[in-house]
This record gives sequence, C-alpha cells and structure tokens, in this order.
Amino acid sequence: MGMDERKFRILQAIIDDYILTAVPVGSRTISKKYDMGLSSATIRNEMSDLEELGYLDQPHVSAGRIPSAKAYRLYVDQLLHQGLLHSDSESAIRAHFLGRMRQMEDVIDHAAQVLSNLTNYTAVVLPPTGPQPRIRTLQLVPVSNNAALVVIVTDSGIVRDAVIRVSEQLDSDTLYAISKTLTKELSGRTLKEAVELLPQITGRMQDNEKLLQGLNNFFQENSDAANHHAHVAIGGRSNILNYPEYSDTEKARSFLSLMETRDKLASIIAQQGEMAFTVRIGPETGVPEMADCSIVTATYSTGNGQQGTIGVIGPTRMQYNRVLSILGTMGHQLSELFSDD
Amino acid sequence: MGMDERKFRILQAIIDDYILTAVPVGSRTISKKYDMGLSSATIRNEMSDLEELGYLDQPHVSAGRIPSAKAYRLYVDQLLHQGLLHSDSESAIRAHFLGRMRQMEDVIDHAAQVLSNLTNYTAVVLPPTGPQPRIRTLQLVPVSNNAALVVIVTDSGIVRDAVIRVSEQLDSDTLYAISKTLTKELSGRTLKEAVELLPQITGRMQDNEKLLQGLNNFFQENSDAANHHAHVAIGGRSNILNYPEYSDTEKARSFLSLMETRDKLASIIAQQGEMAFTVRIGPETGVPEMADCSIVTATYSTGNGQQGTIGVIGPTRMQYNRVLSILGTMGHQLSELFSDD
DNA sequence: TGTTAGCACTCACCGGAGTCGAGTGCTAAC
DNA sequence: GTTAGCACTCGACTCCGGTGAGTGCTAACA
Repeated sequence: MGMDERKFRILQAIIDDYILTAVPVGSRTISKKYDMGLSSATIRNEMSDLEELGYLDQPHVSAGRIPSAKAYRLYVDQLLHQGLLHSDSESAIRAHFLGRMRQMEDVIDHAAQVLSNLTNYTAVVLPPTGPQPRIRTLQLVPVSNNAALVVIVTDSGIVRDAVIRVSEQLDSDTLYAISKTLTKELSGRTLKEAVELLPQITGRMQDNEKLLQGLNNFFQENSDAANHHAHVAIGGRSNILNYPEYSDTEKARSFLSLMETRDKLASIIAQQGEMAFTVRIGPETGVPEMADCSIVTATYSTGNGQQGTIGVIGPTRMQYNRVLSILGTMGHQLSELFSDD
Repeated sequence: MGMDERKFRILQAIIDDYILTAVPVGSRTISKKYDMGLSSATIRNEMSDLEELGYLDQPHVSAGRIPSAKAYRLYVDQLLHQGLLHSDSESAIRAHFLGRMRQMEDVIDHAAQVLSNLTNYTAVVLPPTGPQPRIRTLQLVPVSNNAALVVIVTDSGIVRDAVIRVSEQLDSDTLYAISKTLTKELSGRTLKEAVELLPQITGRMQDNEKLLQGLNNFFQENSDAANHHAHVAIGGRSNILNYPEYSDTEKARSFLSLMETRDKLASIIAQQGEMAFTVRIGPETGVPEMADCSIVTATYSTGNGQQGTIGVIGPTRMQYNRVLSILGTMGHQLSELFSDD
C-alpha cells in the first residue's frame, strides 16, 4: 500500500480543512466540500489507509481525523518544493519600512511587530550574527572627570558603546588622540583580535590602567557571541491565545513564560543551518513546551555577509504557505535595508 | 451607622482571607480562622452593615462576600499611613544588583525582571524623565564615507546616539573639530534649546546641509518626551495567568495584548504626581482592561533630579503590603545606583 | 477489482433533573 | 448586644438519556 496521487489529494484536503477549522475532519466533509467525485465511503477507506501510513490521527473512534506531524511535514515539503510562494504581502511589508529606521534595534523590533501583525502568530527576529564584525572606528568621548564613553563602529554598521572608568583626568583632546591611535591599530580587526592586540598597543602609549582594563572588558563582552542575543525582538506574544489549541490556561502559561526568556527563545530559533527556510513541526522543535507548535524561520543577510533569522511560532495547523510567503518577503526587505547601510 | 473598630477588624480579616484564597469569604470562616471571639451570626450582622457601607460585594445571595475597591482603598490607605513597610526583601534586591550594570537599559530590564520575580506579578519600569537633560558632550564619529554617528552624553549620564548622513566627505579630524565647536556651544543646553540654537551655530560653520538636517532631526526626536518611553521594561508578563481571576482566556488575552503595547502601558504607569507611592485599585486605573487589576507604583530619582517610575500590576486582591515594601526597596536601590554614576 | 449504499455501532457533547453544601437573613431567646 | 436555630437560596457537581457526527464492515454493483 503506497501513497498514490489520490491519497495525497485527500490528505491535502484534510489538512486544508483542519488548518481552517481546528476541528477533526470527517469523510463526509471531504467528499462534499472538496468535490473529489468520490463518496464518503471511499474517502473513508482512503483515510483508513492514511491513518495506517501515519499521516492521520484519530482522537477517538467516532471523531474525524486530524493530520499528524508527518502529514504537515509532507505538506510543507511539497510547498517548499513547488515554491509557490506568491508574495502578495510584499507591498504591505514594504510600506511598513518606508520611514527611516535609525538603529538596528528599532528595525528588529519593528520587523517583529509587523510579522506578528501580518501572520497573527508570534514572531521572533534575531539580529544578524556571523563572521565576526570588524572594527572600523573607535572613539572615546568624555563623560565626566573619571569616565569616558567608548564607541566602536563596525563594518556591519552596528554600533556598540559602554561607559568605562578612566583614572586620570583626561581631556577631550587627549582622548581623541588616543582614539586615533587605537583606530589606526585596530581598524580592520575583529573584536577578538582586538583583545589580544590591546596590550601591545597600550604598552606604547602612556599607560592608563583603568582605561586599558575598561577597553579590555568591553571588547571581551562584546565579542562574546551570547551577547548578540541580547536584542531578540518578539512580537505578538499573546497571539497564541487566539487559537483554540491554547485555550487551556496551563498550556498557554507554559508557552508564554517560554516567550519571556529571550535567551532560550533565541537559541531555539537560531538552531538552523544554511537553509533559506526551516520548518520544524511539533516534536521536531525539540522543545517540550512546543509539542504542538510549529516554528518557521527564514534568514536575511547584511551587506558584509552576516546573517540574521526571522521566525514565526504558531500552532502546528499553521497557514504554512501564507507564513512562508510573508517570511520570504520580510527576509528580502530586511536584507535590502541592511545592505543599504 | 458608622465604621467602628470592630467592623474594621472584620473587614481587614475578610480582605486578608480573600487575598489569600480568591474565594468569597463567609461569616463562619472569619469567626473560626481569625479568632474574633464572635459567633458567625454576629459577623454576619456586621458583614451586612459593611455591605451597606459599600465595603463588601456579594456575587450572589448564597455566597460569601468579597471586598470592593473601596475596601482595598481603605486597607491600602491604612497600610501607607502606618508605614509598616518592613523591608525584608532588601538584601534579595541588593544582591541582584551587585554585578555592574553597564547601560541604562540593562538596569531597567533587570529591575523589571527582579520585581516580577519577587512579587509574582507583572512589573513595569520606566526610565527616568523629568527636567530636560542637559548636553555635556557631543561627538561625531565617522561611520562610512557619507555617514557619521552622533553621540551625545547628557548630565544624567544617559547616552543617545544615531547615525546621520553627511554629504561631503568628512574625515575624522574635521568631524572632531565640528564636534568641539558644537560641544562648546551646546554644552549645558537642553536638547530643546539645542534645536533652536543649531541654525545660528552652523551658520558660522562651513555649512553642510545634510549634517545640519541630521542633527536637527536627532535633537528633535530625542527631546520628544514620548521617546523616553521607548525603553519601558516589562517583566513577568504572563504572571497574571497564575491568578484565577484571569483563568478566563478572553480576559487574559485583552490584558496580555495591553502588555504588548509599551507606549500605552508607559502612559498608564506614568500618570502620577509627586507621591512616593501610588496605588490605583480597579476602576481607579481608568483602563477598562484593568477593571479588576490594581497598579502600585513608586518612584526613584537620579543624581540630577530626574525621576523614574517602577510599578507592579496584579489582581485587585494584591498582597499590597508585600508589594509596597518591595517597591520601596527597589526604588531606593535604583536611586542609589543612578546617583552613583 | 474498485466504488458505493446501507447499517449497526461508538462516543463526545448537550441539556435537564436531582443532590449537596456553603452561606445568608431572620427570629427568638439569652 | 450576642447567639443559636432554622428556613431558604443558589451555584457547583453529578448523573442520565437523547442527539448526531462519524466510523467500520458488509454486500451489491459496474
């Protein structure tokens, strides 16, 4: 007993219907609503086969069938294969990014907001990571008598700053001079390299221990990959409550408290390879709290080859084609936006 | 019929019990659990009076009583008046802030996290606002051929930055020279004043339209009060689900989606005067979605007289004394932290 | 051999009746 | 003024039979 064309069409109909209604689908429904030219009895036989093949589950004997994770997987693979991602939402997304976005974080937050609005699911946007960013400029700005702000601009256009203590009374011009030296020596280096180079360089300068120490910490902290997850943007956290799957308060709570922990969420979303799209369905997510969720992700890239991830989390009966299309478009938009800078 | 000592003690017992159990309180419960030396019948009479006075509500005739908003108000006023805020959580909070916090936002996020953990309610922390911050230093850092990063350091130690376009090819030294001029002219001014002064100053410089335009926008945007709300920190969003009052999914959803809109939330939390503590109960919040929530806020201040707000949102049957004590301690800690810088 | 009509069977869901018990208000006695 | 006693109310829970969607199986048909 194999999976012939007809079985597939019936399965597809079942999935479509279930995605729409969240109610177990019966044989009669399929034979009537989706005119297959087959009687309910025939559909029943096929459904029985499909259940045996593992594509359908039956909550109880006198209810209809619901698609299994395996069924969604097949469905999604089909979608991805034939690539019918008609981007109708293109203009909607584009419109949202017309206003100039100033900072990385603004863009990310905004993207998550838009994604969740368009899909009605929970959206997560991770900032770009990838090849270590290289320092372009480093500048020290006086803040008070014994503190300075260190600002680095990297080739990815991302700016990082922190206040560090400086022991001596350093005026603006001195700080500028130091900045120039540091920029000259460190420009083109990654933050990791900078950590190693720092002692050599400062050895030649008049030593200022506190400054050195501060810079060192700063580089160390910022070169740390974990830190990149600091600015995960999440939108539509409570959207999951729109779906009957999560009308159970206990379930909703465990989901929502997972949404609170950015770090965990980031690592869940981030675990993906080079794929343009990733779809993880139910158990495939590897997260118990998401046993009946699906996670769809896409990537975008910045001018200098860094990669970021955008993702949508919803019930397994997700509108995959819609979500994939929207993610695709959003990915393009973000890539464009970031390659501009 | 007035409110005598005994009535008050009974009311207090009812409130305490209801806060604990969230179940309508009967006369028998009071007479047994809180040994008043009175029979249930007497309590019943008193409760009947208290209901007439508007301190108790009866969900239906054969259920116990629940405290009204008016009752909580009395209870809280009493608490505030006698000031018995024993800060047991002092050390817990202090411990959480031992590690150096680098940025304003980190502190704020962290504070919200800690607050929500300690109270088990939803916590909101607003960054300091108040007297317009005054510019201390302004510096332009080259980013690319046609863009520069403008960084201002204000007297409150808050740093704001943005990338602006510059048309001509300006090298690092030129930008530094411009920075020095601008710092000299603008130092001590508020951002609003800077907007007005800008044309005069740049009139004397070699004009660089794009730079001027960019700076103008930057000042404008950052002097805008609304912008200060950009970094509202929220912790324990889903804590509300721990309480039976919000086991109704529909209610939970409307609450949670309110928690998603930072702006609205900020304005709700922020509306308060000079008070050290504010307690708004149920209808007093003025927000329909929070008809059976209470909002408790406290303030903290920075070295230069700016004020921030921290708040906790929970069900009306909130553990007010605990929350007030924790908020008080947190307020102190934050004030200390910010006056340091 | 595949398709279909028919039929008995299953079982979740719904609404109504009955029961239980917590809690009240009232009255009369202390 | 306080309390014991009692009738009454009403939500919560349980039990139960009816209903209907849906299934599996069988036998007939093309």
